[in-house]
Amino acid sequence: MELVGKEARRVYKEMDFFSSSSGSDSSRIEMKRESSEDGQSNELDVINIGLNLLTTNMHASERYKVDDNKDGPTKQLDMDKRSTSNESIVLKAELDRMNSENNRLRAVLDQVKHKYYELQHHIMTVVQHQQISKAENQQPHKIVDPQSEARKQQILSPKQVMNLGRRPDHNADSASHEDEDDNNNIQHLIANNKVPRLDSSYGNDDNDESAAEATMKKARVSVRARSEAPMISDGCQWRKYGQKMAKGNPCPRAYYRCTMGVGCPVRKQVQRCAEDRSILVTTYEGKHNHPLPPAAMAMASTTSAAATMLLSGSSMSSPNGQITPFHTFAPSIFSSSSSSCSSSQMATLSASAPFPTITLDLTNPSFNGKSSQFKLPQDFQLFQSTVSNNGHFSPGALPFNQILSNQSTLANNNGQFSKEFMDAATTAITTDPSFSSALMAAVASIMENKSVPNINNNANSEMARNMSERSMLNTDFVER
DNA sequence: CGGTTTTGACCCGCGC
DNA sequence: GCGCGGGTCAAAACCG
Repeated sequence: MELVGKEARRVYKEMDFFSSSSGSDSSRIEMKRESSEDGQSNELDVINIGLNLLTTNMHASERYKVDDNKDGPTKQLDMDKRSTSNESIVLKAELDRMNSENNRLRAVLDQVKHKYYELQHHIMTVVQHQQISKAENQQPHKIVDPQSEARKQQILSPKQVMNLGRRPDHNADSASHEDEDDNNNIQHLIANNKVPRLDSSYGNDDNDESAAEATMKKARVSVRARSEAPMISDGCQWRKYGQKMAKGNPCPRAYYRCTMGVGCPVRKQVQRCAEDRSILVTTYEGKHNHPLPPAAMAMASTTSAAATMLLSGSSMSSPNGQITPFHTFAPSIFSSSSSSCSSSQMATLSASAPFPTITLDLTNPSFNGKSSQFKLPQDFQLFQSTVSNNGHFSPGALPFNQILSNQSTLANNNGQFSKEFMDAATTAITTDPSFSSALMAAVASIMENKSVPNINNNANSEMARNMSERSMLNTDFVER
């Protein structure tokens, strides 16, 4: 929608330039009023205004055509009368046509919007029901004592799950193997539906929503990014409420609370990586209970989607019921161990954190602005060719994905991106104050099996250059 | 003056 | 039960 709006605004600009000579100012004034009333002007209205302008301009050009007659004075008079009559008929017909076209477009837009929200709602419901039925199959009775019940049913407690694959005497030498073990164990657990629920109230149908929220609050999404600034800008407002020295890290950990909404439960921790202090680790927890500005949407959607994915192994399942290992469709996305400062990974599931944590690693060299290679689109391509037909995709509006999903209509016959697409993508990227957020939104969409149109390699590299130029990580940091 | 940051105290869960 | 570590609270300090 946003992209449509931007495109509409661009068309409007062009038409505005064109119409400046024909003197149709009313629509322009209307447009300006619209924009000043609300920063997020209605895209539909923008399109309508654009169409109105187009109509006006067509009328003007028709008038110029008629004025081209250069006959004698009397003949000219007759011609003028006749042409005026013809002109009004033509204009009326044209106006009717444009109006009906306008209405039709409006209806289509409404329909698309409606279907989008309907689908989004449906998916959320399906995901929730999947989680519920799965847990009910595993745990027919409500667990009174999670730890003892887990032992009885050989279902692992969260801590146990987190400790799986971790040797008691782990040391530096075994780190890489340990990573493999973690990964295998997590995948094994998910494949066997043994990833436990974290809240004891789970399974109570009356309390699904609160249970989901409580679960969501436990899940964490960690973002690793190279930055010299004290905090990455994610579009939200935060208030620091504490700072502690964490064990095993000389750098203090700062605790922030979201202050955009009253009583918003979202919190985040910011800490530098002990091994590489240029890496800033930001860990998000919770779900916003208030509307978010566009700049904050990407990060919020990402963390929410990643947390949902983390807590439901179901999103990774294929239609035949088998579990697709994460690395099958995004080999560079999933590996394990967030504790190591490996820069070769993009996203990890932590097996050592006290809470289930998914780590999005943006310190990968292929994400470095200096690199000529941009790995993500290839992952999209791989992902698309592997799992695009399994029917899973995540709800939520992610700007980066909007660009990608609109690509099909903006690419030429060779599958290459048109200038319009690149402009739109560039605009979207530059207007988003947190590019890392958009990037992570894309990552999250991969992890949620989002269907993404195929992307041409040339376009990939072009896009990569565009993105690289704009710095892979957001450098618009908050000064405190 | 109101909002934010700092920082020591406190709480709580977990392992021994 | 005790100690440890992570997380939070809240009073004081700071800042625009």
